[in-house]
Amino acid sequence: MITRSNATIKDIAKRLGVSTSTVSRAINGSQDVSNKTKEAVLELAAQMDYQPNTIAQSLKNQRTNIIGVIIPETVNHFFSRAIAGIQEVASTANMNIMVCQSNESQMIEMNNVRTLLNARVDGVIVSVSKETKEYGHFQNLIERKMPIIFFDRIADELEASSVQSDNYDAAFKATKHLIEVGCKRIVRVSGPQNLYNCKWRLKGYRDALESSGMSFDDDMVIYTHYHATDVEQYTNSLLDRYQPDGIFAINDEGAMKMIKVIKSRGLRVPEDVAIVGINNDLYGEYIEPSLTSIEIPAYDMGKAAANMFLESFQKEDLAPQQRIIKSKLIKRQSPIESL
Amino acid sequence: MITRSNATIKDIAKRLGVSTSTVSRAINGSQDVSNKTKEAVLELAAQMDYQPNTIAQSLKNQRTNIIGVIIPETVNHFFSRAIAGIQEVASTANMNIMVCQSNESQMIEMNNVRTLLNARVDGVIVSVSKETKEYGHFQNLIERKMPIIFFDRIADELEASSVQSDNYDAAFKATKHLIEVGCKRIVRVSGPQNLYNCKWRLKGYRDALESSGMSFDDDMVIYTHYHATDVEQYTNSLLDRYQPDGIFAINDEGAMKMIKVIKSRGLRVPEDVAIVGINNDLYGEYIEPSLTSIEIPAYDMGKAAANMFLESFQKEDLAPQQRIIKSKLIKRQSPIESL
DNA sequence: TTGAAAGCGCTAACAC
DNA sequence: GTGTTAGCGCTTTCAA
Repeated sequence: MITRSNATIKDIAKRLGVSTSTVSRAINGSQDVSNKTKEAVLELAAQMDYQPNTIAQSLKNQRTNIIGVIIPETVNHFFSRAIAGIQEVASTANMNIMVCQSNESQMIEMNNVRTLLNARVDGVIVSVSKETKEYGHFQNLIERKMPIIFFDRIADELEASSVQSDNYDAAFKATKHLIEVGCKRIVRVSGPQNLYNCKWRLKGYRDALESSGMSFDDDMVIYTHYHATDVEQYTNSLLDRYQPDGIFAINDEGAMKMIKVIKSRGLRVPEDVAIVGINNDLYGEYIEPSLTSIEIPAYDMGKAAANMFLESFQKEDLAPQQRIIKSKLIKRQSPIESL
Repeated sequence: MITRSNATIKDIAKRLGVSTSTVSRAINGSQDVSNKTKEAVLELAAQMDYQPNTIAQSLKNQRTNIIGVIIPETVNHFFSRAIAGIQEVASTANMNIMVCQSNESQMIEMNNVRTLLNARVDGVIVSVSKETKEYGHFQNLIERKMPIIFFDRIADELEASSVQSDNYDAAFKATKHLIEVGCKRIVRVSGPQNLYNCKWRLKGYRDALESSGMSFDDDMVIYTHYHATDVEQYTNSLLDRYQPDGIFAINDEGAMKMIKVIKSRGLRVPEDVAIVGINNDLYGEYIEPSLTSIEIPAYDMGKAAANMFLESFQKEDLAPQQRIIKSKLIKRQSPIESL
């Protein structure tokens, strides 16, 4: 074992000739300690650089002040920003967070739950993996009355609190933008329909078309995965088949890859084909043409989820709540805007 | 308090009519338990879904199996990849990580240390904040004999283990590349010289120039901050003053911003001005022209740091080690490569 | 206002 | 092989 000097309550008690309970009370600001002893304890504690052992406190109090967080991957701007938001709120409540990533795997996600349970976290904030089809591991947490908040990737069949972005509205607005800018043949590149977000975005796209007197054509929808490696292939194929003049891409990364392919075929962006992405990634601003995109408020979603957590942690048996955070269409690609 | 059923060793002991120590031994695979009782315990444990209380274990064993990690910011591809690497190695050793971010602030960093100390982590892996000038908080950890590993942003005045990338070599190679490609007037955009990385990269740049018979001119070096908001200003000013035909940018983000400014002045990239970035960010590949960049092996650096940690955690009083991970120059911008 | 004592869940030295 | 006991550092009830 490694030597590490750490003053304990006992050390202080001994040096002051009082009992450990008195020291504990003094440190925790209890009323029934004389001012004199309180001062003495506090002074010595400061002098000895006493730090309460949170492990011992956790064991005693049956609460760790740790919020477990499960996300698909840290290496993703959206999720890392969300974590920053969670962190921010957690720290104001003197809580820490413990982050696990599922790598988009249901099995790892199940292990994550186990890990957090073993660490005795006070509750969890989760964004569900893409691969997850079965929610037993989360149901288990709910049955244990452990506070659980879903964000962005929610488990819609469970009775639990959640924070989402306004997928439908955002998709509606993005599609409307393409229409306003003059696009007649708008392709949607969508993710799998078992994902809640994708489903609602598709609805938004569809309704935007129809509300503008354009007809929805399922052939104009490409169903793919998020981290598609086949962007080049499907871009070429959709260009060949549908001659779109507008594309509502799956996300910014997809959009940028598509732009590259489109340009390589001698088409101009956005004059010949206009594109809207999702996420408002850092670099959308710097590329040429700059990319119009939907900014999903990851940070605010993280904060909202953490606040919701805090609330349901304090009040027992609170009914599940749903919260929707508004996203924002960032219009760029100036050549088109000037139309 | 929230109801949460969790079987304990005591519950198992009671149901089996044995003592808790026997159960503990059985579960921990001790030799001196009869096979019969061992089996019985294990079976009941599984049936009751017994999970050891890690808090209690930590308190008893004086070790938490948690590695503290302090990084400047999670919302940064480099660091989030490094965390992934640390995580990967940690999990093979059944350890967890607890991540704090300093937001590039020395004060927050000092709080981070305190937080991790309070959480009784078994040691820390650190990438120092840019703002940190004073290393007392880390020195404190070293004095407590707590394993501490620095990576990327190291504290070179402390006697501690560290993992770095080959800053000097990478800068040398990058500059050489610009020279080989025909650049005669190469500007270096550098960070503050109190940062170890920046210092060595500048050396590499300098030596590359001089080894090619070109002279180093400090006027051709722009000293700036990382997240410079003044890229437009300094790019314009350096373009006016030095008419460079090559730029070794501070990082990819800076490079992309510069490209935008350069193009807006009617200059071509890379024909008129060639650029090399650092980091090999995701989008360097998609922009036009694609960006040549140095790929810093964040993931491997994280793994190396975690392995180093594990080693120094196991062997007490191990002498500090230094490890350098090779980076890689990713050549893109094909127009120039064909010169 | 203070102290004694029990206990959170676990491990380990010691005894049998 | 198994049980008893003590203790990790803290909080809290109860009694004084």
